Amino acid sequence: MLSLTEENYLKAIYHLSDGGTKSVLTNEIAESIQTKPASVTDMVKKLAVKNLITYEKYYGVKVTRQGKSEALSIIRKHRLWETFLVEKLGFDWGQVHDVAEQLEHIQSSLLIEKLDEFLGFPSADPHGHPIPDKNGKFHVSRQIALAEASGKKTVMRAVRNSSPAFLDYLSKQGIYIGATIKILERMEFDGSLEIIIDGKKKVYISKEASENILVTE
Amino acid sequence: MLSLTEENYLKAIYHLSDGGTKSVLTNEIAESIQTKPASVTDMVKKLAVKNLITYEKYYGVKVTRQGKSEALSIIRKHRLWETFLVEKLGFDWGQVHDVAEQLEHIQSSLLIEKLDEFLGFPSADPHGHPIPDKNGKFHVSRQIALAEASGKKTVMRAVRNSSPAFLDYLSKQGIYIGATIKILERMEFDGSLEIIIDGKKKVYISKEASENILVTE
DNA sequence: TAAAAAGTTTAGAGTAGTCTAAAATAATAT
DNA sequence: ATATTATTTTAGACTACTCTAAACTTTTTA
Ligand SMILES: [Mn+2]
Ligand SMILES: [Mn+2]
Ligand SMILES: [Mn+2]
Ligand SMILES: [Mn+2]
Repeated sequence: MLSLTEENYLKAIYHLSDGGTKSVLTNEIAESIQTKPASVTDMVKKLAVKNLITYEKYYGVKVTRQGKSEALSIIRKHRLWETFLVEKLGFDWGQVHDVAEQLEHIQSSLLIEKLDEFLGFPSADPHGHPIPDKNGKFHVSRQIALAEASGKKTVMRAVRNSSPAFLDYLSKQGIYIGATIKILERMEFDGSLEIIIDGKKKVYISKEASENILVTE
Repeated sequence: MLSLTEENYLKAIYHLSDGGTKSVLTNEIAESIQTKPASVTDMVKKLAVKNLITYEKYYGVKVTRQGKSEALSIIRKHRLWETFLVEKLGFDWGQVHDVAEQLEHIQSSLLIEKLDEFLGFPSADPHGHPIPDKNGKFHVSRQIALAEASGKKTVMRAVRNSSPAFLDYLSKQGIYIGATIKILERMEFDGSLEIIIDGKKKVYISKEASENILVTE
């Protein structure tokens, strides 16, 4: 069984590795986990002994099959809890992450199975991020950034950045997961967009915002 | 803010002190928390510095007003989570304690307020144990052990012992919280009882069982 | 291709919590 | 009252995790 700290390192490494594809450097981990490189080196050795990652001195780490499976189980818990907080307890989508950071470490497979069922086996969390199933598989529809979308009607599916500030901004603009978004005009000057939400509300959003909104066409 | 370990010690001390009335000895704490007396001595000093208990060398500890309030907040969380697990997720009443031991340490007052509301502000957990309100107050009806009850009709309110084994035994006998229990006969020989549940089901229970069933008359 | 810069690891130390063994104190029995 | 026993505390050590500072390796620059 992994300690809370080991779980946090492994999850961070998994995310930085883009789902286990890229290898990850010591400083990136330190940065992402708010700790010092020296501490990372220590922990990385521990995780390597447990076969969750492979570690090559000075060249970073790679997530193993076993590590991927453990990481996905933590991510699954995190996203199920976020869904619970929003759907059942009425939290705002910008309030849930920090609480889920704690809840994801509760150890009880029965709890997670029952929670999943209670929530109706959701396939995405409140930010549109996919929830892996019990076996670590997720089925995701092809999503693209609104910035790359054509002028066709699209549906908002997820956020790429889930900072409270951005989520608040979206809420204020009336943009939410499931909303229909059509691009009316793309400004050549700065890449900002004029869009229409649900065929009703016209708003202007910056290029940066449009890069963090994921849609399906 | 208290560490998880500090919270566990404080809660154990509070329970051993009968709600802050009696003073508690080092060995009792060690026993209850499954640790060694030497470790208890260390921790007890830390809690005393934080004004949660008073500590007199060789004579044990007493819970302070502040300690009582902290302990009640942990107990409140524990019992709300147990209620959630049974009422919403369909856990069995004997399965919830260990998971609640973990959940009680999640730090978020918003979460607890929302959970309380989601559950409909319950006044007792699945074992009939009272849930203190936000201010640490509980309103309890006068309960007595079934062993001390007269032949009048009583209502099952709580268990005194909540070990999975006892809870399982009760479930098998058809005894549950809210059930009507009437004593038909008390055996002089061993103090065992013949009772009738909800006016329908006759069962025999031992004296020991009857001492762990709390009822109101 | 050698020097400088950037990144990483090692060494040594600190905190929180735990333990064993020995010393100290309190309670009990003669 | 004194000796024995039970309880508690202290001393010293160990694990998990963290840090700073110094040493080392890799990458970049000139
Ligand atoms: Mn999150
Ligand atoms: Mn976490
Ligand atoms: Mn419990
Ligand atoms: Mn606990």
